Amino acid sequence: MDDNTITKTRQSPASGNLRPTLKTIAYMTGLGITTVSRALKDAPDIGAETKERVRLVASQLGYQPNRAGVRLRTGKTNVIALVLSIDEELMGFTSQMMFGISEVLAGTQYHLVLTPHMHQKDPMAPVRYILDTGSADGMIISRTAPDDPRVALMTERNFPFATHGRTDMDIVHPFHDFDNETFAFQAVEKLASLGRRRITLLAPPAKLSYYLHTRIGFERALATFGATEVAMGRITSEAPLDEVRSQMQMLMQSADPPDGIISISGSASIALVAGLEAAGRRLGTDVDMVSKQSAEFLNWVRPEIYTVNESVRQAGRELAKAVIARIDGVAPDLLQSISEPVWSTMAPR
Amino acid sequence: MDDNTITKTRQSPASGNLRPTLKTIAYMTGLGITTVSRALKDAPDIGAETKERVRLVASQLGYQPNRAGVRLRTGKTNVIALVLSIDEELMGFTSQMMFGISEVLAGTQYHLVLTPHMHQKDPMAPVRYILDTGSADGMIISRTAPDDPRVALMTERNFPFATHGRTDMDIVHPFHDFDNETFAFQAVEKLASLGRRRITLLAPPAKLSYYLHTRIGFERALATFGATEVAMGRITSEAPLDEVRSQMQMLMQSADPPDGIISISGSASIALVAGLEAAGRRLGTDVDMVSKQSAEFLNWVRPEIYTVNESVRQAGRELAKAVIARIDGVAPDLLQSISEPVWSTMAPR
DNA sequence: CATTTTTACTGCAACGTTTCAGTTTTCAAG
DNA sequence: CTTGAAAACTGAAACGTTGCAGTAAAAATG
Repeated sequence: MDDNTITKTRQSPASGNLRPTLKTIAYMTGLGITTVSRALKDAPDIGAETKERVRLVASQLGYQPNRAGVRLRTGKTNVIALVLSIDEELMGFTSQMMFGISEVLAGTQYHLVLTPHMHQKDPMAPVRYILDTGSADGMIISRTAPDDPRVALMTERNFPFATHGRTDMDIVHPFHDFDNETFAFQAVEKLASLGRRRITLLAPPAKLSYYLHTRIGFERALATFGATEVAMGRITSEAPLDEVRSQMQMLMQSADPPDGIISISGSASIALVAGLEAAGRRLGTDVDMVSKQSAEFLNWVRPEIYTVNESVRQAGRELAKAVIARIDGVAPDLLQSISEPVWSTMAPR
Repeated sequence: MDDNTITKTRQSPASGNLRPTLKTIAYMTGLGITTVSRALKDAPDIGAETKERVRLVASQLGYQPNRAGVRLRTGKTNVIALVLSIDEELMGFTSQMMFGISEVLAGTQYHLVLTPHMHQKDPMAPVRYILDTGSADGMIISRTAPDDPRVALMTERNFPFATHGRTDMDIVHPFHDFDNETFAFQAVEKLASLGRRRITLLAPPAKLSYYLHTRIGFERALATFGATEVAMGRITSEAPLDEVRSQMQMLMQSADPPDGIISISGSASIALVAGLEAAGRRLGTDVDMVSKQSAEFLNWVRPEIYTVNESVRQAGRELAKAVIARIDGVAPDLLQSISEPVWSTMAPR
């Protein structure tokens, strides 16, 4: 019927301004599709001259492999999933981490897919989804718990991942963490050096790993510097800011108020200051405060808050590098890193 | 050679715990792959009983269409791309927007892919990439300019998108914007009501659309309330915070300092306060301040800053709904929305 | 010069989906 | 009882890629 007698693969690809495919290059070079594919991968059984020619044509056409084709054929998605709790700390924490990840992925073939979820709901759901649908080659998770079922599941399924924060499990896995133990220790040390001995700590939610590290550093420092803890009460660093404020106010108005405050969260610190001012106390006079922050804005708040910066952006970079390395088969124990606290130099007054 | 005589499509799918495909369902129901495909799409030429059976088996197996298969065949990516400048405002702005978008996408088949770029570099690059590689079905862009080449390009290529911020072009396109004109007007009004008449404005970068709206509202209000502008100088709301601080300090120490300050950015406001305090002035006494913010933290800063909340999360929701509607063919003029300023009630002291 | 080996290239099939162009069966109409 | 049409289902082909199992020509070996 059809008077076209040339073989299928040598047919001229559809005209128009469609994306070039291997077929296009094959047609233009007079080679087979397979040859082109292998030439672009620098396979050993393709002639040097041919490779050169193929590469030239490919770059002229601006050829880029069709992701769906590759994915369907090989199962490789070229996607890294970032699983986030939708209630993640607001003050730029999440976006900084994203940008850090993006910086690294920009130099690779990987795209970044965001998979947020409510953290009241089952935090396993997005992980299961990604595993079951194979929709990513690797995953980055945050809000790691000491015994984290997500880590167990991904390890069991041999799925590459990296966690923001350590676990307390027997599983060796890639992570990046901030040294909250040292932060807490140094925070107490700082307050002690200012003559403060009655210290309260606004700690993370107890179920998260970094709660433990924070507490350990805090308690070790209390012992070291002969300070005592003034209990913060039921509030964590993730409580609504008005609860943080009123709790702080109550604490300062109690019979036995602290003279030193440590905050693990920059945004909560704002509310803590509001609370102590509401109780008629002043920073630098009645009480001093040390806070961790992931943006720089506390540096501009007066009276002075002593701050330590956690570079979440750097964390993002490390995590991205770790997952990619893991995908490439690097052993998990080589992909663990901890960043040390960096004290801010005060902004000029 | 092969003694297997049943037809190809009726072969038992590979064993093991692989994902079910149409083939799996076809095998289990004894139907053809085509029938299963059409049954799941509720096509008119499939019997009601058959559809029921297919749906049952599919849900039993937890069948989910393979995205790569669909994408390769139909060209539909089921991806929405969020194009961000890597220097986007830090204070939670970006993550809030993402979460808003995610909320909407969670109820759909769409995944969210993040495509950040340096904004010093060609902001067209990521847009071109997405258009050329067809890596998304729709796009959301921010930092819209009055004459934005990205909008022109996407419109020309008939690619669905929504912008955060309006343009000043002849092109009708989906957008969501905050009413910065009304904000600026009301900010002056508020300051005027406090007896302030010498007002300075920390405005957005001049190349962005919302600079214009802000200026228009500001100038209209100056005329209405008989106030005058004290020029802020070369600083914009995106300047490094220490430059914002020192510029504010200079301004307050000049011969002719303002008694009212309007800030378009929450994070810059912190630095503005630091600057005016460095100059020995106090908020509420020498000067009053109105600021827009996209997180709630300014509510906790003392002395009091009058604040307007821009819900970036809501913006994200609107934008996501708009792109999806656009993909579904809804006319662009029906997909434009503007949100009005909401003044914060002061947090209790 | 006949044989083997190496080099360079190649079709075909498959990944999972949807579209096209049927085919078979059932049923109503004449 | 034939014809036609409607209803229900179907295989083949294609999207772009890669792995497999080749083949043909050139070079090395005896």
